[in-house]
Amino acid sequence: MERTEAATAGPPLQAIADAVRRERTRRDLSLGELARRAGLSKSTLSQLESGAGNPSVETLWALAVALGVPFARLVETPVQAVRVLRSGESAALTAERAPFSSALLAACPPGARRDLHLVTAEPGPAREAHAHIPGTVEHMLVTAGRWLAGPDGAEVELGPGDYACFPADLPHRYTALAPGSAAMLVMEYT
Amino acid sequence: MERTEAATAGPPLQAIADAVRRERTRRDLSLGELARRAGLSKSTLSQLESGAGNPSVETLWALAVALGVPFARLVETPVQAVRVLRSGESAALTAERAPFSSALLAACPPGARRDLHLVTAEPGPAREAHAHIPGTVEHMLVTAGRWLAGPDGAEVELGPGDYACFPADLPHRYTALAPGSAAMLVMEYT
DNA sequence: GTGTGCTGTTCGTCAAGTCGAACGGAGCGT
DNA sequence: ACGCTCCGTTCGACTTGACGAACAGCACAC
Repeated sequence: MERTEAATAGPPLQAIADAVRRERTRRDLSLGELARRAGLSKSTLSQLESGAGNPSVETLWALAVALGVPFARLVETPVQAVRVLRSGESAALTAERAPFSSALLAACPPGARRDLHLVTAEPGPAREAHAHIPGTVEHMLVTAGRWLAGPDGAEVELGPGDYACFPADLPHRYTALAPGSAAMLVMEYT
Repeated sequence: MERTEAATAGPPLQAIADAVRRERTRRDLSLGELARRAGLSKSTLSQLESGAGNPSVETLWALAVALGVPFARLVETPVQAVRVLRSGESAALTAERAPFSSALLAACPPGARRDLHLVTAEPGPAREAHAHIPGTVEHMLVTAGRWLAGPDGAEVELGPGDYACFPADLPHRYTALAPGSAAMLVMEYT
């Protein structure tokens, strides 16, 4: 998820624009009033909300303060679907001095916790997992066997070395497709 | 949390500066190299890391992409022996309804962050890692091959499915003992 | 009708962020 | 001593964001 966000081509200026306008209208504030409270000019805020421009940190911060929302909320990108990194694909991400390579799979979001689990399963009925609390994300790195895992309707098949992460605040499931299937499961919640 | 952040007087430019430099040095990247990857000039990055300036969203975003961290991490204010769990030992820890089992490897300590890395290596010289900042702990789950890893003088040999964690605020090293060795590395720091 | 108060937009001007180049310094092989 | 490469900083020039004012549109009162 983080990687997806970080790997996005450019900063979501339109998303920021929408977020600001959404938070503003939710509070029934006029553009001018918000600009006054944030100590900005109306023109600056107008351009920002129209999606044009590239605000500075100070400008965005002032808006976050005036709106009473955490800074990060203005730069959030919508949660998206399952992300899969096949075994071997990661080499393209980073390269260090041979014979070693390391790739950052997923940086820890601020305020999040990550519990490390080891799961094993034999072929049979899927393990049905309820929806966890909002914001929960699960990371799965397969060590052995084959798995079919993911949110209901968006399961992906994973083999040894494959990595996937997906939102866990929706119903999801795990199915072992081969005997002795094992995986590391990282439960991330905020 | 939100309130505290939002109520802060001004944008923590110095905190941003420190965060960028911290994430950069954590990756052993030079200022120029990071600037190149982010598509920025060295001067811009230099001023940013010195605390002077007020970067635009595009600039900070480019840095977040190049560093592989979520955008929000750049704008926030801010030890023990080796433990090994051999493949298969974990089943004894917890048992759920067959054919499924799950074991909590390591719960996330309060305030800690965990970054997920995927490391691969071929047999050859060991990767020497410097001592990280105090409190750093590394978790390693082998997915393929064989590894010799751990703090200097206390390395352990690990095979597929094996898990180990050890303090990383001391010099430590990783050596691949078999071709195509791979592992998930969880960097935990506070 | 005209006046007032608000909405959000689009101008020109100025300040500030960003860039490229040149700088001094450290490390290393010759 | 050199030459070379990389480090990170400082300089001037260019680009761009932020400001203030004037703008059109709308609603309501008189």
